[in-house]
Amino acid sequence: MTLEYPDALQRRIPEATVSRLPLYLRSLLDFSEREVSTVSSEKLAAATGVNAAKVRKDLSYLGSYGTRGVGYDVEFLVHAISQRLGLTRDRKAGIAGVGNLGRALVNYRGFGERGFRIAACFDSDPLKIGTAVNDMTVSSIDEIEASVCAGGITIGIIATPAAAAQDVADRFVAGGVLGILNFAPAVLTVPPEVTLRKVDLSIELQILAFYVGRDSGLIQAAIEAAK
Amino acid sequence: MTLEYPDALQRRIPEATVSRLPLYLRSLLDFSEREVSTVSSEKLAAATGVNAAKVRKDLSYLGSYGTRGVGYDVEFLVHAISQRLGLTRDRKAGIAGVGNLGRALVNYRGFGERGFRIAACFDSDPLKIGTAVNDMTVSSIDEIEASVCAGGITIGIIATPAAAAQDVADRFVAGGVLGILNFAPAVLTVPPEVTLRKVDLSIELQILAFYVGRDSGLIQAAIEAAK
DNA sequence: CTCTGTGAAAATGTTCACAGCG
DNA sequence: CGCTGTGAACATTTTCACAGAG
Repeated sequence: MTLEYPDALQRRIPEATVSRLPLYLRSLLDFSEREVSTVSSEKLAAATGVNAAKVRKDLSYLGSYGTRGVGYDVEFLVHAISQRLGLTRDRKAGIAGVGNLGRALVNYRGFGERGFRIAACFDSDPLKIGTAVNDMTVSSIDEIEASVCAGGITIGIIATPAAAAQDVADRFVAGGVLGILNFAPAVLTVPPEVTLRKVDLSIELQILAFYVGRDSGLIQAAIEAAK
Repeated sequence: MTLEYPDALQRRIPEATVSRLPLYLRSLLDFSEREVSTVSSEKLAAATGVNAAKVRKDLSYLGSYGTRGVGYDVEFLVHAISQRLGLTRDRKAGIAGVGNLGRALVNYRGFGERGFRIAACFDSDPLKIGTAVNDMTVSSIDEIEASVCAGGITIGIIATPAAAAQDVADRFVAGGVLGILNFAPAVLTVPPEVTLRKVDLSIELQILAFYVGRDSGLIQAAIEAAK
């Protein structure tokens, strides 16, 4: 499925680890701002809500960058993680759909600050096209292909209703994006060379409902059993 | 860590399965709307982007509800999954922070339609307090405890800036919520009886960046190797 | 003596492959 | 026959526990 990486170049980082690196990065940036120069795996664990052994194993995939008896150098780690996540080069993203969610994403501090720049936004609503969002002019959905291609946009963000999502994805792909982040509650099909991730807000709430329901059931059961 | 569930009551459903149930549910609702009465694991797999063996194993945790040679009854499964996710009782949620993201969540079709009702919203900005969002009046953050308690709200959604998130969480907990869904980029502490889930928009983008970066590197390497 | 780095064990999750029901 | 349900094989992830560097 995946091509083999030339082994000398860099060790393969497990998926589970990759998904935690941004978490560590954020905490490390906090430490850095508070002028903390060194952290132990224990401290980083406390700050991120991950356990210490996992932190050490995760960081070990980046290389042996810690000092025994001391911990990790904050600045060094910030750099190493940013590097590995590919946040050092600055990436342009385009966003389709400037409803509430789209606007929330455009204004999201976290995006702009970490090597991402929202360089274009698109909508199908004639009333929105031509208006400004965060000092960007909203373009028509039809212009995605040309705009992505001409503007060197490598990432497409989809924040449209589900019905429009596949069309938008096809346009992003035609324009040549390398990755798509999909917020629409729809299953998309893209060619294998394009990386696709999805975030589904209502699914998260439903998962929460399961655990909430179960736990209150559990408590009921426990009360019952205690009688 | 977790209490043992009385075995007769219901089989324990693995976490990975729970996180896919809402996905199946959505597809099943689509089938239902299109008046499809029966689906095979293969069909459901295609519609959700999960593989068929996984679909069958997941559904088997709910019970043996399929018919061999035929498939699963759509309506029956919809009911069974809704039941297990605890979506049959109607739940009230409160939302703190009515910036762009908060408003996007309030208006999110997916929330209202599946047994959730956003029953209250809160903000700290005096300019927003008293205004209406989706025919709800925005209340002050200070009123969370009382409002949650009096209104029977069981779920708190946090869409505030990171700095306010822990305070809001404490208030939700004091008011008696059973679960919290956190969109703020902050690590929260809540008592163990409160279920906590988080969604971090910028982290998803960073994870995407990793795979995008790696794959374009891969392509480079492949070109190199082919020479 | 502290804290990393890591093998090895345990737990969790995924895929295979096929027996057997309808 | 077609398609579910599920043991058993395989893969990934987490946790443990400790040797050894500083």
